[in-house]
Amino acid sequence: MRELKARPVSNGKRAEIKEQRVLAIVKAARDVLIRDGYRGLTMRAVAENCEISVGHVTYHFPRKLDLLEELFERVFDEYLVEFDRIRAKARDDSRVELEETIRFVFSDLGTRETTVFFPEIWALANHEPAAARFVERIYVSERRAFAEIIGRIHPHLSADKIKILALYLSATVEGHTMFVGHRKSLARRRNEAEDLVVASMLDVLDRAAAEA
Amino acid sequence: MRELKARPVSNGKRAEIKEQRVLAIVKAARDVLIRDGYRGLTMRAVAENCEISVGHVTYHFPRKLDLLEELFERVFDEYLVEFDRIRAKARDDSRVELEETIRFVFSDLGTRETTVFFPEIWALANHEPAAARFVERIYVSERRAFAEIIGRIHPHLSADKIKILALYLSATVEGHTMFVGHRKSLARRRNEAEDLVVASMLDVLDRAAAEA
DNA sequence: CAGAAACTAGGACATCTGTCCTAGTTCATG
DNA sequence: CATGAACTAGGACAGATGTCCTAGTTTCTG
Repeated sequence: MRELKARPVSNGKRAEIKEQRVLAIVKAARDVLIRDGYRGLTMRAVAENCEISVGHVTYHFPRKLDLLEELFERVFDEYLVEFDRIRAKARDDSRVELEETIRFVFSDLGTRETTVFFPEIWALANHEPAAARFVERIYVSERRAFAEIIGRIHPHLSADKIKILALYLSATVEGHTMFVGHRKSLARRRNEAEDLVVASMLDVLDRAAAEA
Repeated sequence: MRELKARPVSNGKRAEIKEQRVLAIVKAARDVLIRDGYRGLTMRAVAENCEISVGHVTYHFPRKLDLLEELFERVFDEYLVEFDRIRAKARDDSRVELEETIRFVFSDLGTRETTVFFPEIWALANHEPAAARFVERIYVSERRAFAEIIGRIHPHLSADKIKILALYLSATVEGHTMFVGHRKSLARRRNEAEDLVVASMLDVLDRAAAEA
C-alpha cells in the first residue's frame, strides 16, 4: 500500500496548513484502521494517533463517516496513480508487462498495510455504502488496467471476453491476500504462488485466444 | 453456507434443552453477524434476535468471545462435513470430481450468508486470534480436499507441488467472493466466472503435470 | 415428592462512543 | 496593524456496550 500524499492546494498558506492537518488525520485514521481494525477506529483513537484533541478531529470531520470517505478517497487516488502508471507503460512485450503487473500487485498484497486494509474494507463494504463504492471504484480501475494489457496481448479477443478474463485475474490475485499476505500462514510461499499465477494466467489467456 | 445443526447429546433431557438453547443463541449470533457485521454483533442484538434476555445470553456465554468461539466451532463443523463428503466422493472421473467441487464452492459463495460472513471473518482474523485460528483451520481443510482430488488427477505430482496448486485453486475461488458474491456488482457473471475457473484449473493442472 | 441444580429475567455498573458546544488562540489578509 | 475567519482544546452529553449480580422459577433426579 502506497503512502498517502498531500494534495496540491493553491488558495494560500491557510489552505496549505489545513491540508497538512487533514492529511495527518487521514493518515492516523488509516494507521488505526490497520492496527486495530474498523472496530478500533474511533474518533478518540484517531485524535491520539496524531496528538490532537477529539474536538479538533470533529472540527475537520464533523461525522466519522466524513473521515472515512476522505480516507477512501485518498487511498483510491494513490491506487489510481499506480493503475494509470501501469496502463501508460505499454512495453514492447505485453506478456512481460502482464507479468510485471501481477508481480506488483503481489508485492503490494504482501505489505502489512494492504493485507490488513483490504479485508477490512471488503467486510465493511457489506454494511457501509461508502465502503462499497470505494471497493467498486478501485476494482473497476484494477480490472481496466488488467483488461488493457490483456487486449494488447490478444487484440482479437472480444471486449466482453477480455472483461471476464480481467475479473478472473483480479479475483485470483486478490484472493491470495488471505493466504500469502503479510504474516499469513503461507506467506513464505508467496513467491511460488506469484510464479504460478503469472504462468497460469498467460496460459489461460492463450487458451481463450485459441478458442476464439 | 450450511445451516447450523444441533449437536448430539446423551446426558439426558437437561443437556438436550441446553443444546437447543445454545444452538438458538449461536444461530442468532450468526444471523446478526451477517445482517449487521461484527460491528453490530452485540450481546443485546443476539438476545433480541432469539427473544431472550441479555442476562440469559451471558449465562450461557459469560464472555462475548466465548460465543464467538462457539460460533466458529459450529460453522467449522458444518464445512468439515462438506469437505469430508467431497473427499469421500472418489468418482470414476477425478476431473469431473474437481469440476463439481469448484461448482459447489461457487454456489456456496453466491449465498448471502457466505458472501457476507467470510469477508467479515477474514477481517476479524487480523485482530482476533480466535478468528485467525478459525480461518486457518477451515482453509487447511479446504486445501486438503482440493489436494486429494488433484492428487487423483495427477498421481505423479509431488505432494509439495500439489499443495501449491491447491492453494492456487483455493485463493482463486475464494477471491471471487468479493466480485461475484451475493448482490455484488458482477454477480450476474458468476456462472461465466465459474466456468472459466473450472476450465482454467484443469489446464493449470495439466501444465504442472507436463512440466514435472 | 422434595431438593438441588439449572435456567431465566431484569437491572446495575463502569466504560466507551459519536457528537456537540463553548471559550480561547493564532495568524493570513486587507 | 487591526480583525475576523480559521484553528484548537477540553469538557459535556446521551446512548450503547460488555459484564456482573441478585432474585425468582423451572424441572430433572434421587
